[in-house]
Amino acid sequence: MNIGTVAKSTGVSAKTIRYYESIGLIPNAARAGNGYRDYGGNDVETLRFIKRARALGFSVEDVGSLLSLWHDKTRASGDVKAVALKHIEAVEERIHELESIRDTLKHLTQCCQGDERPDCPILEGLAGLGGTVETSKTQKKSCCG
Amino acid sequence: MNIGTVAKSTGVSAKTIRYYESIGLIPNAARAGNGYRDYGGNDVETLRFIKRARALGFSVEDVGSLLSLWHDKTRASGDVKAVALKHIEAVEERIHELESIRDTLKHLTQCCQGDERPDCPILEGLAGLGGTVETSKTQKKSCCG
DNA sequence: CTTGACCTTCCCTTCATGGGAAGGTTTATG
DNA sequence: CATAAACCTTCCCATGAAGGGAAGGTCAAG
Repeated sequence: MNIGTVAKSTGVSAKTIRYYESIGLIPNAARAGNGYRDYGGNDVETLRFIKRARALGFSVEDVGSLLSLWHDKTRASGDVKAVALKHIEAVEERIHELESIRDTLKHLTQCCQGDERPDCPILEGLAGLGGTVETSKTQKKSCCG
Repeated sequence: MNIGTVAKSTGVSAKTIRYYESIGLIPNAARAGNGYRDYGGNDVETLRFIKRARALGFSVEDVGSLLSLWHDKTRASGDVKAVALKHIEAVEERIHELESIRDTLKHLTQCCQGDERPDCPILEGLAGLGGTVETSKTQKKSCCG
């Protein structure tokens, strides 16, 4: 199978497949007589695995660990679970950060008339006047009360 | 004021201040006789504005727009609000993505014993067996029922 | 035999910084 | 006064995870 075929059947672009090979995430592909990379069914499975793990937000480095565990038939499932749990923690932390940002932004925009006049609590908030824009651990003061 | 002083009083590193200057986000700094950048109070205010906007997740490009509006005393507050609302939308979309990822990960990890045995629903899920790892718009099938 | 669709390697771009080298300046100390 | 530490300058390189595109080789169809 040529790289383009694999790209189509895995959803991983040819460019990205070559990139994964270059950083050692996947082994060097076999080569056909013409120098083209030549893939088999296992390669497609591996790339689908990678694709799913990346879609779940695992870093390429973590995907490497997961791939090793996947190939290691004597692995302990606890090792896999540890990687996943750590990632869940990171995802949840990021969610909280974004929620805090969203709340602050919503507060500022609700205070803003949004008309043709120049008075703008959003800019005032960013400039540090009449309230705080801190996104965590700090109480938000009213900017329009 | 030297760049180091400004860095300390704004929380923006000297490196980053120079970067902002190089991309035109802030104007070229005045120079003292020795060639050092020389800053005044307005520069500190501007950098604090930038710092707050970045903390709210605005891209540097958006921060540029916000700075222009901030300096434009005849701006319409609606223009500012539009930038903010668009950003809120992006933030909310990202939150939903991450929540979906988190839910899928939690589901997989709850199915995994996490002991010394090799059987692992997490890896099976990533490999595409017995369930789906899709993170949106697709129903999740049970992987351990 | 030519056209177009592949494939190859190679280098540049993104985004928002950080690291560190090589060299000039200023300040504090012995 | 000499020297060392702590600044500052510009310059290029690295990050993560790819994408863009050039220059050139290969292959299948018409």
